[in-house]
Amino acid sequence: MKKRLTLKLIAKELDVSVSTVSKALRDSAEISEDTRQKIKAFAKLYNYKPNIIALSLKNRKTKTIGVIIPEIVHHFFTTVISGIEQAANEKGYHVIICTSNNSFDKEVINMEILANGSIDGFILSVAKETQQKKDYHHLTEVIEQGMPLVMFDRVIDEINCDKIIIDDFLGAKKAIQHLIDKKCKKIGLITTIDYVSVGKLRTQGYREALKENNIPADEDLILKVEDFDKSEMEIQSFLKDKKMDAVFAVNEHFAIYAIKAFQEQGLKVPDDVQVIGFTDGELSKRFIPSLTTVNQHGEEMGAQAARLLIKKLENEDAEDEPFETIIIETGLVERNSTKR
Amino acid sequence: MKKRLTLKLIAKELDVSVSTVSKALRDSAEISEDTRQKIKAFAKLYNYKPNIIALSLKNRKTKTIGVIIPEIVHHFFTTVISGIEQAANEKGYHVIICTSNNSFDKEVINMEILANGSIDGFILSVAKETQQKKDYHHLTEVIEQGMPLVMFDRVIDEINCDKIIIDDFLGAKKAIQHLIDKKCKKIGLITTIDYVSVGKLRTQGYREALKENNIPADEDLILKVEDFDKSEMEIQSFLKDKKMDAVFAVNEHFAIYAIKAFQEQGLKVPDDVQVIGFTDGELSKRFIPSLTTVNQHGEEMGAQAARLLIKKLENEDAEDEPFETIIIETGLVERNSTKR
DNA sequence: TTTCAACACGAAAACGTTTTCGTAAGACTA
DNA sequence: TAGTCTTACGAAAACGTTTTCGTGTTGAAA
Repeated sequence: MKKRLTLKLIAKELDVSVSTVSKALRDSAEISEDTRQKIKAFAKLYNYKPNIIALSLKNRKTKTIGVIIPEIVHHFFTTVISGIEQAANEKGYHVIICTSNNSFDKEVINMEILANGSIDGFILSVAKETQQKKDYHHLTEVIEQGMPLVMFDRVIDEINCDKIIIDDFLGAKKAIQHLIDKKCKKIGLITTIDYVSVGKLRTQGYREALKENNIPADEDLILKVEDFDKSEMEIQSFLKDKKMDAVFAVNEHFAIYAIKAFQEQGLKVPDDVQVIGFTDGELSKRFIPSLTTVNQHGEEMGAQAARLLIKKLENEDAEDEPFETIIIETGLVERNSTKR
Repeated sequence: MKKRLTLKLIAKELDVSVSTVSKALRDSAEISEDTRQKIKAFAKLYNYKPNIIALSLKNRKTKTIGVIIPEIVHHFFTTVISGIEQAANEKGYHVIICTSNNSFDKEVINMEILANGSIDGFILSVAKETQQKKDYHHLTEVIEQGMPLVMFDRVIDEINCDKIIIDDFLGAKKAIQHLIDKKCKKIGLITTIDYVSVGKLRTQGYREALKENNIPADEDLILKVEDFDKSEMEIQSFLKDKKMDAVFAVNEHFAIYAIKAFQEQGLKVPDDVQVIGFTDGELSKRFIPSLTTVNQHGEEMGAQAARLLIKKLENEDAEDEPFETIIIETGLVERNSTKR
């Protein structure tokens, strides 16, 4: 490894002091025009760049954001990261990403490592295991230490910090309203049984939309999938002889299995029956027919998270300000599984 | 921000010198058992963690790997990252990820920032724009500076560094051989026209497999898609009245459009015609029928890249060692678009 | 009693910056 | 001529570590 150019080397080479070099490069008025020119020319010629680590140590800030997500091979999370990166870069920050692999231990370790000076603040979506364990000591520790923390998507109510979430309830409601606007009368729901915050809220949105339109909810049209691995079978048999004109599914996969089942019955999507999914991924875009979905706006979520965090980081008085919870509105992406 | 515990604070508190504290915590024999115990107990009680930035400055290594990829919302790249992270963490490294968004400028800027002390070495897949521009000054600069660089997937032949690539030629050949083993006689190819390194090599693999099996290549069975946006149409009309019993497509999307076209002709996949794609993504897994594909083994690619880089970082003599190019073998993932 | 290890610890330098403060030289004022 | 102000720069501290080297105190050997 060749040694990098430092202030000290420049100083020696030009026979001035380190302080002079530093000041010259930062255009201090203390330095005469002559010397300043000379030093700057030299620095430019040999492509001097200040050492970021030294600056971080000196300034006690790293201009780096730590992001911890449950998994990276996952469309939604990558869109969030993408948003974080853009917003962070705009403000001159960069981003360290760690995955917890949905493991509590790895989440704790990653946070500890990053908290030891590598970053100025956290953006986090907690691991499933953490949700189950309900052990949040690593989160409270970081907060007590005074390091800002923004949680997104999978947030924890008990933890007092800034949060960015989407409105699952409203998202589902909008989807159903859209179907109703398309003259659908019998709208099915395919949801999950245990995904509390997700399935439950989305189901509530479904019911609310029906209610507002004076359509009685028909429990026969609601399927709560018990076993994810057998979801295709469950959906297939559920959809048999049900005579619905639309289905809302709480994720991409259920939506696709529904379409498949309809097609096997000889029904055409969207002509005979329309389908809307939740979570807008690659699958929704490319499936044939492509899927109308509720978009979670991951990028915006990430961008907002980053901006909120940076606001806290750069605003000295921010410590006293109350924590915010920003709700990102969902959007409906119309594609070919619903009528135009 | 509360201030973190430092050696200096411990020293003051316990009325010893900073050096004593440091040595005690590192179990130096210079320190008496008594003081050592006392210091360690204190440190543990107040949860002392050494400041990583200070260590980085002192040791002039950060134990951090910089990764630059063209896009993060992309299944293949996320699998690579996943592999990098795992391998890196095993060796006590962590990972900073930046995306170039396929922009030359952003690639250059990101590299410059990271090279200024934040990281010990690079793992990189270049932006499309960089490939077009053929401007590699940022790569050579980093290398000259003595910072190790490992390129993966989209590598640049002219740059002299370690590389990890997959064997597109062999991957395609294996796919075709698989179809031939399944008694296919008339195998179509859907490829791209301009993707040099990718489409070309895979096409060569196709031809080679046919040749080895003494099947004459029929140019009528080869489609070079001209316009990605109109690929569905092109594929549809190409497949009309072609009477093939199998198709190999150089990516997921072409494969899916092919299946769709066959189905519209009333043909069944895989009973009447079998299909294999390249690049194993979410789409391949979830499409109905699920797609048999050539797997690029992104995780292994990432893991190998990380291991290779770390080897260079930790081996002092490594500078003299010649650069390696590791070829990751592709695998065939059998699913429902081919016969069992 | 002197000499000399061994022991246990502290001072200081180093990593690469920035910034505060001090000061020599010259210019200006009275 | 003496005093004061600029100007232009350097010394040193600081960020938090690690490590080398120096040194005062023991205890034991001579």
